[in-house]
Amino acid sequence: MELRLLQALVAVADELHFGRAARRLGIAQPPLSQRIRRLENELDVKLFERNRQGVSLTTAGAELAEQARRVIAGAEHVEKLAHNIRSGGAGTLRVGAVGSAFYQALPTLLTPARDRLPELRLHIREMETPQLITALLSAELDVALLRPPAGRGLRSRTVWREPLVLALPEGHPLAGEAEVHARQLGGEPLVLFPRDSGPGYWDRVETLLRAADIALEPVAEADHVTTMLGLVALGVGLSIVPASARVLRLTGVRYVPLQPRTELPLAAVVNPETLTPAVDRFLTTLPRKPVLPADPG
Amino acid sequence: MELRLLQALVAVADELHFGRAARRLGIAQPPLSQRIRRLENELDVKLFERNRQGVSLTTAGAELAEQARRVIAGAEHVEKLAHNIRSGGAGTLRVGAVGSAFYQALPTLLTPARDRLPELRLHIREMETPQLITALLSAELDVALLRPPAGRGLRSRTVWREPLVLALPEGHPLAGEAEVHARQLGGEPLVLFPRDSGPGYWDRVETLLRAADIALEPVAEADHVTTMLGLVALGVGLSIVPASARVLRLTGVRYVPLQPRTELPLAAVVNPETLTPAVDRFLTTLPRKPVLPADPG
DNA sequence: CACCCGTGATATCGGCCGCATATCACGAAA
DNA sequence: TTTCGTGATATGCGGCCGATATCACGGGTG
Repeated sequence: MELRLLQALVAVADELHFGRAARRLGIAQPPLSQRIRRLENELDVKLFERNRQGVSLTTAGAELAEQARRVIAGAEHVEKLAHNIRSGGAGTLRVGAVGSAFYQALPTLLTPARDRLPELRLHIREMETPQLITALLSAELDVALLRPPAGRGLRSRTVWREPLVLALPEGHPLAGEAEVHARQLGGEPLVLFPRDSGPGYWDRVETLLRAADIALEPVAEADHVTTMLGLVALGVGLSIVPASARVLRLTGVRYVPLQPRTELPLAAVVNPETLTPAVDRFLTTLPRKPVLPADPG
Repeated sequence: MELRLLQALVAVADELHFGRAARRLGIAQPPLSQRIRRLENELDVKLFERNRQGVSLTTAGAELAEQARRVIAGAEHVEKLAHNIRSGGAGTLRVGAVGSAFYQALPTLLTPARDRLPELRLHIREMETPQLITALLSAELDVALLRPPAGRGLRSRTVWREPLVLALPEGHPLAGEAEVHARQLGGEPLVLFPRDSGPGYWDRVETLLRAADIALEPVAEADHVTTMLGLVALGVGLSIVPASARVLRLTGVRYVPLQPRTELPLAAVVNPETLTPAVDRFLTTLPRKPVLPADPG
């Protein structure tokens, strides 16, 4: 089955005149007659009635022309789709993000992309920071959302920021405070995110605690915010988490602002070596200045 | 855009191996490489990553292969559709029928066709008997349902039969009778269907009335059963209609069986000159013996 | 009634495209 | 280092499809 034959069918069906149809197809009339004949032979169906003064469709021809239109439209859609993929409006964008971005940042940040690039499919995967960077470098991901720094030749832009807050069990003496200073954490058992899994987070927590002369000796480490908060609820220890974790309203866990205020940014990171138009257009949908979400109360 | 190029895309996307894909397409490997290259040039999109030991799809390639599959399936559907049209299972069948067939016969008779030939589109038109015959002869219709005889080289089969009944206004002296003999109609004003529009009906009514020595001098003629019954309801006269008209429960109209019992058949008529497989298969869905429907009560 | 114009079909030839054969370049595995 | 297998490249040939020229036919027109 050749597409040109179907185009011939549609052209003649539209014009009901071999000469005009041929002109529309940019060919001479005899080859058009041949195309129709070939199609009729191939399908073993008479498509047109060529009688006294005029061409008319047989019912079979009308039926098949209808379907042929759909096929041709599909083929044209391939070309349009290719153009859109080339210009970044369509296709698939593989986005990776750290777990803590899933609670509030991702839904917020991706909404404009879904609105403005509706044909762009977004594949979202959760990964830890080192894996994100590896995947970016090997072109398995197009964009990563992680806690900076990303480093090593990757291009990065901060799109979100939020303070670190203290998560502590309901019955804890500090749970009633309006805010807690890092100095007050001396001697408290801490549940933290492992350095290897989240260096950006770790560095900021380290800076915060060192300034208050607190040693970084977590009593437990967990590689998901939910797990950390679960341990907090069990009374294993206190934890320091990004403020957006508060949308997880776990029973038995209280959140208290932490002094000195320390912000944990989230950056959109791309590999300049593998930039595609789709990535570019996606990046334009992200905020130019980092967003500081309102407190969930 | 050529279909062969899309087939090449799909084959390589499936096999991820140029040699196997080429074998599947029945061509050698070099021309397949050329097809892919041509497609990549035409769409200006890189479809495959040919690297160390192996071929892999780019995201664009995966996206486009998906759409290409749809286009190819559509093209194959054209061939299947042509085959079905050829064998009569698909396509459009143009059916014409007299008005009085629409109340009960048509819905009943067409149901098996809809069930057994779901891909066959049925175009139903109401026409009067002479127009039906003309349309059959000029191949504007495939099948006609009319009150025989059809005559003149057309092939006809009775598929439905029903008695003629008397329709009369509610207050009429005969309205209460269990049945009325034609002889009782002497002097009654009659509303009949015009001879030119329905010769089959007319002939049977004529036979019925002549046997009872009643003159055929209708006080009014109407070319739709509904109009005739409307005139009956207004008291213009009595009418003789096929029993299936009783499903039209017009206020002010009573129906009474008529003696001597006279049946009005309905025949499926086709033009042997323009027989198509679709017509044949449609005819097989009609009853072999004429159906006599149960009284609607 | 003869002519002529317009229709689509047919005949013939030429160009070109796309296939097959042969070969190459490269990388991995032995 | 050799060898195998991959996909890419080079080249020549065959076939197909298109343009040109022409035909057959029918209807309108002087």
